[in-house]
Amino acid sequence: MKTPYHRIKVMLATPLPFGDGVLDYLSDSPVVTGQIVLVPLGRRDVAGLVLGLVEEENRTVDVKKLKHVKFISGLPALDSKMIKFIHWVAAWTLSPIGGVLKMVLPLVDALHDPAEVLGFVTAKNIDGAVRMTATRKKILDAIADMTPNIEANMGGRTAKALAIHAGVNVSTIKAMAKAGLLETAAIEHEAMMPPRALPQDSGYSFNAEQMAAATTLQNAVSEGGFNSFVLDGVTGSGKTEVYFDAITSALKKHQQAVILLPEIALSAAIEQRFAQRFGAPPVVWHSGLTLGQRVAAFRIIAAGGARVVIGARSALFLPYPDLGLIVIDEEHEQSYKQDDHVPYHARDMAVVRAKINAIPIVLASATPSLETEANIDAGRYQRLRLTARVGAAELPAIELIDLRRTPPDRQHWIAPPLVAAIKAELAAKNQVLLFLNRRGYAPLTLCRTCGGRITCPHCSAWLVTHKYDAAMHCHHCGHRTKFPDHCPSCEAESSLVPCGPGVERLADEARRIFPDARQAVLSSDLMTTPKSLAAFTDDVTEGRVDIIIGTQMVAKGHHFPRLKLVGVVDADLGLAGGDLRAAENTWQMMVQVAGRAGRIGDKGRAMLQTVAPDTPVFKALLSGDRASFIEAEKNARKLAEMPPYGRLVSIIISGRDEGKCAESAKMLGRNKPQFDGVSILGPAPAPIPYLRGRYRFRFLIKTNRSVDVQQITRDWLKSFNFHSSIRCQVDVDPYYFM
DNA sequence: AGCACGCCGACT
DNA sequence: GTCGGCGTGCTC
Repeated sequence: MKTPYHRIKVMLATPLPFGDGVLDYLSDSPVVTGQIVLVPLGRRDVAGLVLGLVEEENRTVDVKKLKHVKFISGLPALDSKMIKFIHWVAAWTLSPIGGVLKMVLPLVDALHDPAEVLGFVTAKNIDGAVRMTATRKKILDAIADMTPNIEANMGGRTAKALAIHAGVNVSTIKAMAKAGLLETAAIEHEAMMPPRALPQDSGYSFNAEQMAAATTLQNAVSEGGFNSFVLDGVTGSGKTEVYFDAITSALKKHQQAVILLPEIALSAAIEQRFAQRFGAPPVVWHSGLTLGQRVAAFRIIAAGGARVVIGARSALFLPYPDLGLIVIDEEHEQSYKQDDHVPYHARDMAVVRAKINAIPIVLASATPSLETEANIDAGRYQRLRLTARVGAAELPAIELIDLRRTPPDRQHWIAPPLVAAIKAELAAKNQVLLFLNRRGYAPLTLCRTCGGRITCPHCSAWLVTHKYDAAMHCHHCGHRTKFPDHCPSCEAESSLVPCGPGVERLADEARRIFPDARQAVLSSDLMTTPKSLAAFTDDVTEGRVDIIIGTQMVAKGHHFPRLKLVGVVDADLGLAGGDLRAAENTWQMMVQVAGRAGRIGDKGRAMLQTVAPDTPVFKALLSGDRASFIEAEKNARKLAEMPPYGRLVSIIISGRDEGKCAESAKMLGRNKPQFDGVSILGPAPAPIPYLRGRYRFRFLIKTNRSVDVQQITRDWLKSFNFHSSIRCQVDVDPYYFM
């Protein structure tokens, strides 16, 4: 008799470096394409996606080797659009498809059946003699209130939820259960779903521009179909309220919407605004969630119970069953491009997902990226402009401080004109922000005796001195050591001199110059929990702080109504290093940080300290002429055939043995493909030649836009067999030149 | 990629 | 005497 099983193809959610990421399994019941299953691989279980039956001619693997899939419940199958998206991203990023699927199904734990959670319901048979108090009555009312199907007496609620709803103590519930008034019941899925966000029209009175933008977006969402919009509006122009209107339209269609944010730190503020508007908090997705929270969020999202998700870039890949709208807030942020296992740009991949799903996408920014500007020029994106600041606050006036003409004293970094301006603002009881995009106390530490610099043992990088934990940190690999009392190379005692400023040192200086001012420092080292961040924000908004000192963390999303003056301590910082996007990023960062000042009432000031005030980006900031600046940048990139007018792929060959690694890189270099419109630089030591204990060599493939750079890269690397100790990382459209 | 097995160096 | 470094081999 024939064995009643099906032989099926399953795509695994793990980046298998062999084959095409698809393995054969057995199933004893029929399966559906797109179905999510759990499969054994070696001695672990991984998530998998059913692709279909294995055809007769492809049954190459001995059936005795095949293992059985494990079925899971409560998660709908992925649709063909999602599968297409997964394939597309893998092909674009030149990554194993399993790595992409892992971003869609990031938690094996979430695929196991959730443990049954017991809650409470009113007991069916209540002994008439049981004492009924006002408190106990409140609980019974709460149950009636919170249970949709009270007649069926189904779907228990947790003791905690009931206690909160009824405004009584949890112990009351326990006592009631003991007395026989309540009994336990399994909590159903629906009851574990978050409260639903309801479509809600804006309570705001929009100006004509906002109204026009909101209407355009609402129509686009209602009608469906792919469409990309750029919501181009200055800080405080009401972008959020406008795209909330678009979300309303998605909710009306019973579709989901996802909002991506560049920083988790931003989410608290927007969550709050969202809850105010829609009457329910959004489901959030970011790396700060605990495992339990992630599992819960994932199941809710995959089951379609999350109407709106606010998340970090990784939220883009979650399996929303019926996505109706994608919003990318702060579209220009570089952090959307990061190297996880799969290096991808969330904004660009989001546009692809929108295209495949045939839904609109909104890219919001006060300073759209050059890539986005180029897409607007090419007619691919439609710009919606918001020019007026809500509440009539004006953008701050930008001034430059020439550090060559009015330098600060030795070992000081706040120049006299800025000191004077700060003094004036403090005297007027206004808040001041000092911005320095550099964590720690000092970026470099020298030995006075031997002249050596203290470097990381695992990287070619200086160790950054941090005072808050009296340690030296490597900002590349996370290596940490206690601040040494003698020089690690020459053993000289008390010979180490910290050089240059970080925010911590800047805070010291400010404390010395303005001893009476109350200060608060914001950097990712000091502000590690949402709670501490909230405390910081409260202190600032309620006026318990005079001087705010911070890294880029302060530049993002915060609203400081009392802030009048922003001082940028080192505006040149982002321009060093010859990055392709250096000028553009400096523009964005300066506009963003300057925008923190003067948000209500009268105009604020922003003072930028620089040694090169004649640099085009500073001249443009001074005159506020964004259009000319963008035009000049575009022309420079066009001339150099650099992105967005050319294409780049970076290939990094790394290994623990420098010689072997160099040899591998050289071998690869000997087989460089040669085509028209393609130039390949390298192998050369990578910008960080030694990182996390590995030596690194880099190739840079530069092509014009008409060339299929993925094809060329794939073909080149395909023929090459690297030794297992050598790693080869491919980055399509690199942003960080590490 | 994980994860195990397997073989050589410095410590509870 | 063990813990632990990473080389190498396999996963339907």
